[in-house]
Amino acid sequence: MAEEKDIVAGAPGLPSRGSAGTKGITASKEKDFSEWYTQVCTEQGAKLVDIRYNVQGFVVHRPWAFRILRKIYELYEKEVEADGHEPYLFPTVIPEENLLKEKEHAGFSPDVFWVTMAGDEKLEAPLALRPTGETQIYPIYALWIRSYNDLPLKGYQSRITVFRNEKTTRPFLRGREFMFFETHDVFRTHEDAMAQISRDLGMMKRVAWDRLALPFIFFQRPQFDKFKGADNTYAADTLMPDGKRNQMSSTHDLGQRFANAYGLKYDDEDGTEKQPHQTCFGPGIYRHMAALIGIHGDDTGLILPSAVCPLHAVIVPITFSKKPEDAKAVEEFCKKAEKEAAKEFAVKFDSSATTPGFKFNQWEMLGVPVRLEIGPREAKEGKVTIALRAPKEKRTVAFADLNKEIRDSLEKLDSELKARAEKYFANNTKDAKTLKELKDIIEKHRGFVRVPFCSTGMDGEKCADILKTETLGAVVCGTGFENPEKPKKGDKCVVCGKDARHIVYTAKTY
RNA sequence: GGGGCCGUAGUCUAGUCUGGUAGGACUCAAGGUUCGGGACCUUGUAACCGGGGUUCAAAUCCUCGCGGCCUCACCA
Repeated sequence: MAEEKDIVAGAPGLPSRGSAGTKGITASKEKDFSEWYTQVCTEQGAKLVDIRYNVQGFVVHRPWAFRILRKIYELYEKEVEADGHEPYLFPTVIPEENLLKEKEHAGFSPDVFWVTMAGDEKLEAPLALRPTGETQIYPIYALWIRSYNDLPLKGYQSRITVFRNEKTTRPFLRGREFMFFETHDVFRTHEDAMAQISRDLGMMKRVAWDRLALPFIFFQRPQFDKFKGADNTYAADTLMPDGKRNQMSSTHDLGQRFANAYGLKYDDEDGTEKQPHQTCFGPGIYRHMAALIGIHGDDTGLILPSAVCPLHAVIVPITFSKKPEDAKAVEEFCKKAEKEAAKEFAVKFDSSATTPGFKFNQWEMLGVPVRLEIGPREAKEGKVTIALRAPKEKRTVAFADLNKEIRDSLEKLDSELKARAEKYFANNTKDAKTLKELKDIIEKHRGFVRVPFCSTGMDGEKCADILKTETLGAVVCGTGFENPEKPKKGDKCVVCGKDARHIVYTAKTY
């Protein structure tokens, strides 16, 4: 945590006086999630983004949001590097021929932004602003890989990406430019590739669940809903408060399709030339942010887990102009507390010229876990009043115990967030045996609904389409990757009535 | 890509139907009084998204564009 506190020291650009909207958040998360989400993100709330930048789908990331996003990045960067991935930075543009080489599988070329001019001259061949990395990375990997000794080759990129001509845009959920993270791995065998996919799941567990308190299910997507360029797609899905699925990450078993298209091959130890197997893993940094905002937040604003909050604690002084001698003592004690807490935590002494009540609301809106209140009483008695964002509670502790108390408070907040999120997730995962039951649940509660289903192979697509039409939008998310639920004898597909081969999860989706 | 709503100061908004002086609140700035859960008073700064059209006259009507919200569809 030592480096974290340095990042925040000084903290230029942190919100100060009156920088949260004047009215605060007026929408109810429970009753009107869309409006609540918009308010939290913008001027009335935590000012995470400025959507007034005048290009659709491109937003300005303000300091509080950018600091959180950087921390999410850091968590994943540490994980993948510990897993043997090396960082790369590939160019911003991709030549048309690279992009189109695999278009029948990848199929995203209609969504990319094209550069056609340089100055006032037309380019000979258009350049695409990079959407995802496959088509730029694999041709280079093909040059780097000569023998089995070069494998596995594991790399990753953390960067902004630009693509998808989204008609509907929302901060952190749907944008034309967004925070991107992708690993691209090459292995000798399919077993090696599958082992990587399990490790990718492990990383999701350690970051999304352990650190961010975001529950998810790791699905194997149905064949009809996989990434077209992959043999199989696996994805971590969480549930937003409106009951819609938020896909937080995807991992693709790319098989040998891209190896084939881009000429990746290696000489194996037996001297024969072979085609490698590939995987890629993409935790959606933006989608994580949306999940943090939506799942943990309340009608007061954000609630951030300690792992990603730019500040662990804020110190609010309480002084009275009629007693200047007290004010001085309070300020000194605040500085002392700041110095002490800074040994272990990211802490800020908020000495700005507003009232304590304003600061309380301000920092709660921004989701800071711990607030230390220091007034004449505390200064006199050598104590600190410590208030927790969630569960909401306040108590006064001895200065000597300060850091231990903060540590305990952060732990308590993190486990509270996990308990809340887990409860919501469980309460909104239901079972249905018939299409009518499914429709009822989707209509009233949304969330995940488990149903018996005929097939997650291509032959199940027709039923999935009907299911989607009947439920006004629910999709088949797939089957659990770990311990998939098995249909009981006699379970029939909710759509066609044939014997169910799988229990699948369904949900409406972002 | 479809449908609906919308764009007035930094923010939220009145005014638009029925064309004629753009009004309020908050923020911000200054001064003063305050300060243990969004303090108050006084004064001040600050706006009709852009282009074209109709008209004596456009925030208001027409049109094109840009942007936003909701919703459906789409979706590595």
